[in-house]
Amino acid sequence: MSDEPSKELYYQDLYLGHSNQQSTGGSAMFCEKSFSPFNIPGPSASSSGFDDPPYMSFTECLQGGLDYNSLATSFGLSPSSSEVFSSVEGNNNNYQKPSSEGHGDLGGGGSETPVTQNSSISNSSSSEAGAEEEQDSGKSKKDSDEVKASEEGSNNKKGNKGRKKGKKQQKEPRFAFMTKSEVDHLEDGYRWRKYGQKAVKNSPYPRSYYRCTTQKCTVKKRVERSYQDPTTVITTYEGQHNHPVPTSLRGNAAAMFTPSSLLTPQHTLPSANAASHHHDFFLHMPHHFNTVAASYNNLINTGTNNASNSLHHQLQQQYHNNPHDYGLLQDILPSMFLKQDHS
DNA sequence: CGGATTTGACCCGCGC
DNA sequence: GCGCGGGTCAAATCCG
Repeated sequence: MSDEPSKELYYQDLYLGHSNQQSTGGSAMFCEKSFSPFNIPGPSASSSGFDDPPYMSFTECLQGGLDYNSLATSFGLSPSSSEVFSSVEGNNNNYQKPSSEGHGDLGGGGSETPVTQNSSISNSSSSEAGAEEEQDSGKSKKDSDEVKASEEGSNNKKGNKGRKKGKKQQKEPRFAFMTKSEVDHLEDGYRWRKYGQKAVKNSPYPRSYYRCTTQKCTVKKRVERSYQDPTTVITTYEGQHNHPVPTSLRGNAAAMFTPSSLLTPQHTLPSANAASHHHDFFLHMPHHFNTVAASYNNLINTGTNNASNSLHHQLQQQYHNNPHDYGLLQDILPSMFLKQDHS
């Protein structure tokens, strides 16, 4: 059963939903641009006012905001294709709340979700109130904490963790996806600091909480392993990066897609597992989706305009034995490069 | 020694 | 009101 996992493209089922507690009714969509990594025709989850927006990369989504519904749709998740649950504020008819967990429960999707090759993106654009407020609240949470502490004298050792009282936090848009991976924390191009870990109810696997280490960046991410399918890792991003992707990070997953590595694959990559197998890396792409996008951003930023061609070429070669995978990859990559053409 | 991780305590929202 | 579970904090610890 566990043999040749490399044959699968590791998207899993996906659900889209909002974890917001209350809809303010305001349709202050988080982003003005809709994410269109692929050109997917068909029913769009976001039939709202987004027409022909510029393409944006996955990372941009995280950075600059995006219409998560569009994103989901763009991922090839037609509502009919298994586990797509999408909802918009005040329109959650499609949103099936995953049994108990607020996000990414494998069981979600209604009874025995067969693990197929479907993308797995969970979107909870619980934003509404707007990202800015949120980002502030993230920070002000602590600020108010300190203020409060200083005001009240902060006697309790930990008692004054001044969380926002009576105020709903957690308004950041969320974006979750499931991937098959042996490692919990997937390199995605950003640097994260773990700030907590909790046991997950009904699951032997803990959930880890990470925060982007970049100053003033309030993006968080949760990583947990599905208890139903221990090979599946559920990653949930919350918030948007307000900074560029760190180019050279330790594991330098990002570097894997830098022009140099793309153009000269024979130059070995420092990264251990992925480096040894480009094939593996690409197959694990969903794991590194952020990385791909991040690196793609690097391509753009560095102005390497023919990197895309090279990449396509390489991919074709890499995947000529595996048309299916390549096809899926094509779905992912090309439109990312469209933007490059654009600029 | 500085930064990252671990881990127990605390806060908060929610359901009963 | 209470208990539970999720999320966060921060001191302690680990590690390069």
